[in-house]
Amino acid sequence: MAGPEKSESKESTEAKIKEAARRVFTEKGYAATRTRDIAEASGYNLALINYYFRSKEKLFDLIMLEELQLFIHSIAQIADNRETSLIEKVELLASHYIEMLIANPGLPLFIMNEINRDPGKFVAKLGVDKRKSPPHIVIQWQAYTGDTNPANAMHLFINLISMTVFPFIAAPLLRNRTGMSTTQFFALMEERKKLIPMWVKQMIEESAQQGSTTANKPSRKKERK
Amino acid sequence: MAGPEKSESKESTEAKIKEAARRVFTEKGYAATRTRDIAEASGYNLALINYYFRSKEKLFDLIMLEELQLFIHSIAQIADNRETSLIEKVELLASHYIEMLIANPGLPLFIMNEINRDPGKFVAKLGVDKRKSPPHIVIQWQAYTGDTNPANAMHLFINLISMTVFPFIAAPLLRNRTGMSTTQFFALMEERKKLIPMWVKQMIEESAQQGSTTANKPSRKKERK
DNA sequence: AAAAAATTCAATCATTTGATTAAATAGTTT
DNA sequence: AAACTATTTAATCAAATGATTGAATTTTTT
Repeated sequence: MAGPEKSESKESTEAKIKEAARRVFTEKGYAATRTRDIAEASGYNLALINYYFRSKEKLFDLIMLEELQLFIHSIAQIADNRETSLIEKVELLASHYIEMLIANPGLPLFIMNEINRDPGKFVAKLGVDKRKSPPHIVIQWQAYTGDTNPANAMHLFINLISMTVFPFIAAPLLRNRTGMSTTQFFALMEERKKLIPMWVKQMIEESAQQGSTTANKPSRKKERK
Repeated sequence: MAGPEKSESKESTEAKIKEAARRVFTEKGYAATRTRDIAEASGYNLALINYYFRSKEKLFDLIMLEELQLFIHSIAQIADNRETSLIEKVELLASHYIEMLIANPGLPLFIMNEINRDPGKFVAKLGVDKRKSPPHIVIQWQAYTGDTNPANAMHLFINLISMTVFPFIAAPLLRNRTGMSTTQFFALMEERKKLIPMWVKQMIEESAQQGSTTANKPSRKKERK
């Protein structure tokens, strides 16, 4: 028997299977993952995954929920904090989120993919969020720029998340086209912790100037052609 | 254009199956797609897909190659054009690419996902591109900003693509969190055709000022706060 | 230590799924 | 029309895969 290494506590096996499942699921997605892959990755017998978790799908849902939490909550946490300023939020979002993504590079693609596979399912899981009010960061954003059109705050928020998350989704393609190594890629992402807040601040400044063009405003910015 | 039907010539069936396969594959991905799904979507018998294309994988590779071309080539085409200015490139990239993405909203997630599933495979398919030189847009970028560090041009290019493509990848999540309809989402993306070039220009200007502190700066640029 | 409960595994089942086959049908050529 | 080729289908196969079973082993309780 290929006994890996026991000597852990009694729930060790269950935890190990779950951890192995997390690795395999996040790497290959639900459909491409076979229960046998999980068994092999965990070092335990196939039947164990059905013994501890009732089925492949139950196990997946468990993991998906946790990963979703990690992906969504860490944004919402910061974006909704009433104690921090707008600029602080932007800086925290970029640095904390990139930190988390460097630790879990495959997370965004996994999440986007599985949400796309069955949107309704995880909508429900996420605390249905019958929109009370927009996140605090959007309120602050609108107040700061003086732009009453909510779509514009939305655009800027989308930009922040896009610039932060997308590189991790496109990493394989990006690395291929540029010949970048994984290490180089991570270094580039590290740089963005400081760069992204800078870019976003520029956008906010610019937006603040334009958002108030209907009113009186010192236009010290140049016209574009 | 994009004539999906060639009237009723003899290759009609083959074309229809391929088109159905494209729909199913791009929606569900390779692993989650059953050949029976394709048969059903095309309205033909299961055996036909093996009659016209040798196997599920052959059919997939065929489609994947075309989608890759659509996704990559349309960028490269514009980014490498020696006739257009830097600003023109940015404007063309945003508008043409968003246009294409509105017509194929599922494309980015599909591409990223399948590249991630087997990076080596499609790397090869893409014309191995033993990097002669960086795309023309990057050259222009560096020249304009006077920034000799190639990583910085890379950052800005990443930002451009991120802001353009990511919203389409995150659309299901975004629509869920904001309660946006598909129509509203597309309208928001339409807006970005003009907004993204504006934001990118701001970044370039800013970068030009910072990057040129050590060198003499050629042309016009704007003063900032 | 004996009994009971929890854990683990090899073997097996039932269904799904990619692929093939052999026959039927439609289309073309002679 | 007969002969021939291309297209299409129903039926079936073989492998893969999620799940179960019953026995063996280990751990806990008495």
